[in-house]
Amino acid sequence: MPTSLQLTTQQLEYLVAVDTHGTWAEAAAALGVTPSALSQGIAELERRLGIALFARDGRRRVPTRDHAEVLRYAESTLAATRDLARWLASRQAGTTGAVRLGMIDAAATHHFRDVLRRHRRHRPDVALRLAVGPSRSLLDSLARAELDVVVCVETEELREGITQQALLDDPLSVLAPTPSPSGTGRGSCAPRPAEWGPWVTFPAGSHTRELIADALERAGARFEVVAESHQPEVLREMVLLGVGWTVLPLAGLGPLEGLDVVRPDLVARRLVLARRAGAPPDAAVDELVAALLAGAAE
Amino acid sequence: MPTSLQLTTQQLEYLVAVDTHGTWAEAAAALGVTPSALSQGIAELERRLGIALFARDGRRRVPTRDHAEVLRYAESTLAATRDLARWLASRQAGTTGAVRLGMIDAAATHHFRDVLRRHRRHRPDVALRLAVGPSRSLLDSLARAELDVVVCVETEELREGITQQALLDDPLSVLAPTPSPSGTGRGSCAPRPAEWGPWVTFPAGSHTRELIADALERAGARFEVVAESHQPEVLREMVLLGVGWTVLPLAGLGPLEGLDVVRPDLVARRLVLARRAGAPPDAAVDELVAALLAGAAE
DNA sequence: AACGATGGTTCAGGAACGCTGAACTAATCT
DNA sequence: AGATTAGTTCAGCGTTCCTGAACCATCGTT
Repeated sequence: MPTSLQLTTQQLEYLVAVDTHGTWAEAAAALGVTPSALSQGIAELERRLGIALFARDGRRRVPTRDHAEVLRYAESTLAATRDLARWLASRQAGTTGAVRLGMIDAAATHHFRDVLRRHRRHRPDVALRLAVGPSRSLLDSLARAELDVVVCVETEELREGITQQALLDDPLSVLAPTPSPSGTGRGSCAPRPAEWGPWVTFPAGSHTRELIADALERAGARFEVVAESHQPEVLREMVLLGVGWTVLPLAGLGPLEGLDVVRPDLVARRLVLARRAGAPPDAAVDELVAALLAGAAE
Repeated sequence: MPTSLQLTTQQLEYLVAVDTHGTWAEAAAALGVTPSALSQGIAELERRLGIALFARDGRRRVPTRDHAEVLRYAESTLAATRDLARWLASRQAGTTGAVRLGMIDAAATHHFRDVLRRHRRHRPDVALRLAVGPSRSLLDSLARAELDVVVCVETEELREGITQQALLDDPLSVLAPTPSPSGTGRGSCAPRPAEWGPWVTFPAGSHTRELIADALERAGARFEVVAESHQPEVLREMVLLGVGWTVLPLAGLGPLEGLDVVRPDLVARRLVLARRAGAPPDAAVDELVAALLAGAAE
């Protein structure tokens, strides 16, 4: 009972390229083929699947409802294929290969700084490529098989094909600018949550921001956001400038002068280690994972 | 950064065909293709991957070490492709489609007999295809996307891409042939475990057999097997014929005359509902799953 | 030892596929 | 209206993949 569905990685590549780039011409350029080839390729894919993936709207093509499911298939299959390609490359080179690690800011600059340094010294032959960014984009890259391991904030809804294991809990504290000595009228006692804010924090969509919004809500504070940045340092500077308050991990934040810790440990975010479930075995990756787990247990 | 690995479902199909059939000629026939095409196809695949998948040994080809990893990829990709093909078919037909359900013997004939009957009456439009067999082969079929849902014995090491949820616990009891009234010298009191056996039970490799072997070991009995069958009814008959003892679920076994329940509830096997993680959504399957879960809770 | 059967490969030739470049259509911008 | 942009269609050509036939090597048989 054969599949009777003849597909090519090429065609799947076309599909996701069209999806990720705003325009087909752009996608074609990214693939290194002419728009003609892309158009014909997608048409051929539609023919083989027996369904329309794109409808015509003016001179633009808009994905149909069916498109989503096929795209899901294409993306997961291509991720697996990239994994295989990577495994083949390392097999052929015979080297221990490279490890592509993704980390959120605090993990790279504080929690696992020493682990990385030690690991680098211990295994100078392993090319370690480190990508720092917000959890969501790291997990996207991981799913796309562009990264091998990711250290990020725990996510409630876990994704298809991604496994997580807990590393450590990272407590977040409420920080306000230190009130000027010759008072603003605000008393010397800590303000009640209802008087907290406004806030500078991570951009919408950030896992940590969701945690913070939730915790502030529960504490009885309003969550009005007046400025955003993915970088903790930038948030700190904004607080120092008096733009607003923030919620950050104290660990690795640097000197606290000019800052008032209004509520330590408002909430903790759990850092987890995420990997792709279907990935082929890789000794270099396993070793790094072991080092990270050991480092977290310290 | 394209995959730079141009593969075809066709080539993967070739690879698994070669793996599942004893000889390449046979595999080629199963694929509906000449041996020549298969040979060239595999050669082309090896060329694209850049590694040898098969070594020559006499006139036979034996898989290399690398072969296993590529096969894993091929099988999981093909499973996903079959899922997509199935989804496409149901989408095109517009019907609610068919549901392919796998069950172990006891689940089909006893625990979920009424659930299936009710579901069939309730949804006569859904073509329900039922496959009964041992857990392991059902899970294999499930992984190959030949089945949509499986009810089987819980397995400790869970497979890649398969999710399980508990349904119910099925207690197993030790059964012996009733001793003839004019005694064999054995006393009327229950024998000690050390005197149990020998056994007729499920074939080696069966999940339930492993459970039984383990439980008997712990109870202090020797586990000498003198006859095997996958069918509970056959095992019961063997006990009645005096071939040996067995361990079976009493539920749904029929009349117990001629049988001696030496130890009820020796151990329980947990029945679980297994599905493929990556499968596209299917309303007909979801409804059946709901019915099974509800039936288990009753 | 010789011979045939078996398992797999190689080598033409031909069909199908996929790409490029150019001509083309249609919506959008100015 | 005219230029521009987005995507398609078409002819032509190189590549891929299949069949059928010839071929090679190994294993069994008598």
